[in-house]
Amino acid sequence: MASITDVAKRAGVGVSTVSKVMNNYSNISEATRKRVLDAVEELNYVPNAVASALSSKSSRRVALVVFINNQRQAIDEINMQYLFGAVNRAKEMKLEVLTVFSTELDGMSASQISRHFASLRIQAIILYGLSKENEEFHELIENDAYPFVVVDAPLEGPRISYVTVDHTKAQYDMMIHMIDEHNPKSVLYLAGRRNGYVTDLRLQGAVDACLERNVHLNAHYANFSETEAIAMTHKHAHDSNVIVCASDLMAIGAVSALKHMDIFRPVCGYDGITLLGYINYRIETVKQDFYDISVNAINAVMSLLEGNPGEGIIVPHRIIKISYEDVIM
Amino acid sequence: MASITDVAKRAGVGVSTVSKVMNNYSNISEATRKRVLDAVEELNYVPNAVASALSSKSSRRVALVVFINNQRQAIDEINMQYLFGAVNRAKEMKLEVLTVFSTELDGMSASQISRHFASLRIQAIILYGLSKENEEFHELIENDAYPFVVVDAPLEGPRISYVTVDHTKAQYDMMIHMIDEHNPKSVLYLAGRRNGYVTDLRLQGAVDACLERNVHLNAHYANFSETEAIAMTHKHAHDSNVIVCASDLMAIGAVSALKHMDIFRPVCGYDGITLLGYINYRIETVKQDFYDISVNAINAVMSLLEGNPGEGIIVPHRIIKISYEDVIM
DNA sequence: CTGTTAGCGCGTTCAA
DNA sequence: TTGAACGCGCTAACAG
Repeated sequence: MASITDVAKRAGVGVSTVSKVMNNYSNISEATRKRVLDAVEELNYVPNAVASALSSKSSRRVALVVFINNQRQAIDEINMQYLFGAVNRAKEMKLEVLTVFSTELDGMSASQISRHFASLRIQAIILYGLSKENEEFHELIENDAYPFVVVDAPLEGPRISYVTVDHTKAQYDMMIHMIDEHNPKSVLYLAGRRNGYVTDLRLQGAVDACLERNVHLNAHYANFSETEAIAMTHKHAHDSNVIVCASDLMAIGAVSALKHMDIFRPVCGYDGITLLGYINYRIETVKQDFYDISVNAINAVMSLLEGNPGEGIIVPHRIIKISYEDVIM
Repeated sequence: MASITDVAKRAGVGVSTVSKVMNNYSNISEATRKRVLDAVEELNYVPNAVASALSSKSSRRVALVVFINNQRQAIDEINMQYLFGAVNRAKEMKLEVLTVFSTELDGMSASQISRHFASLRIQAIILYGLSKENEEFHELIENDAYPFVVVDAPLEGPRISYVTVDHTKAQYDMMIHMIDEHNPKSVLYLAGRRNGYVTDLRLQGAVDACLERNVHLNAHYANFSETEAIAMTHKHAHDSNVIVCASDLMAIGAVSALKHMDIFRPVCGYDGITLLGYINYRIETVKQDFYDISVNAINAVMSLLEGNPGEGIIVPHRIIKISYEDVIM
């Protein structure tokens, strides 16, 4: 395995010249540049990223922390799309990505986590699905331990950016759409987890819309859980004309309950996951582009790494219907 | 950020002594060991993994290459479980894991891929979903470019291990089960991709069982595609008493077609994905534990890294029924 | 525009 | 049982 020294010798130049060529420094004559490149070619040289990281003190490594609260999240398409988007974009940006599931970090204190990442020479951290209750990471954020990019939580600061869809607007749009289409007297809203970032934002959108259209809103937390959505639906669907859910999984639960109750109610979800196409029920949803969100998260990391201040990035959403025909393509 | 030198000074010893303590060398007196550990504690020292990798020439980094042939695979739970298992086990083994989706590598030659990983100082590669057609990786395997662990392809050698369920046996078991339960004259078997590793193995199991029970086997490739499974079912279901599929997705397609045709046939799948619980059809499947498979893949990597010869690891499977009630828990 | 040199933090001889 | 010194491969002054 050829090293930079070998290339330097072969090209008859100094190592720093080779380094400059490899890193696209401008002040290199075309002549020597070519000689170096030739030597690189002949020796099949490839820079040692590890050595580079050590020397430059810039590892270009970023951790993707995926919060998993239940087995279900360990299999879902949302996190997969997050990973896919981040990995692909990171490759383009020549960043190295370390995938971390929150379960690995269970039981560690903030400082242990910090040291863990320090040991790995992580330069920035992206948080997917951070909840308000996670004290360790909030402590790290407080301490400005790393540059952070948070997905779906409006945390902003000098070294912290966020990327999210406008959940309030999205839920508002969805709710208005349902109200205008079905003209309900009362709508059952199944919210997420009490005091959760996106839960609150979406709930706000639901409230706004119902206030504006003057329809009664019956809102309950169902913890993003299919099971709880089933229970809530059994309990409240009779008194509601429409069911609006803060996640597709809850919507699926609601539909399941409705079928069991043998009554019909218009239902809508939130997220736009493939699974929605399988349940054989007319249902619309807020489509989030998780891949794109993650691409933006990587972009935000790059920006932070370049010394720019944190910013908030809003990714567009759409209201769509997912059908089986779409899904099987 | 304290370095090994700081610790050495603080403890009043040489750096190499610190190094030895950190790496659990035996020839260190308890006294100095303790002094070092105290210094480590006081300074909050954490070893620099990057420097360690450079110095020792052992990065402990392994690449997880996930082959993606269609958008669908980029969202599915199988790959997510693979990643989850690998990441968790790698953490325990103090390995660092680099997630790579095959799409990133598209268009690269074998040597480019090799150099890419060389640059990243990857020491071993795990392949998920390798197909026989992938020339680049087969070339790398031929050239013994890296230690490899292949999931679901029976490739074995001095520096290549595999881990898989016994697909032939599993499909055989499933087929026998269906035959004995439903007593079909003729069974429709929807196989995967022509000339694929697992496709051939499973097909063999199906053939063996039908031969043994003396039932007619009508086998067709459906490319692991829901759409093609639908087409095949429309075409052949009328002439068959039972439909056995080499994947759950194809089984779901078959069920969808059957509903559309308004006829009933016993159907079984293969994989054991959650989605199966949503289709409201009595259906059994071969359950693979993808998480466990991946854990074993990491174990196999460790073994290879320690210089042991490649080996084949068989992970157990089960025949189960996935119901909605199981899924929503 | 180019080459020399001094680290980066750690593992690893090899003397002591 | 310990520590000084060298080197891993590269980047970043600095000098020319």
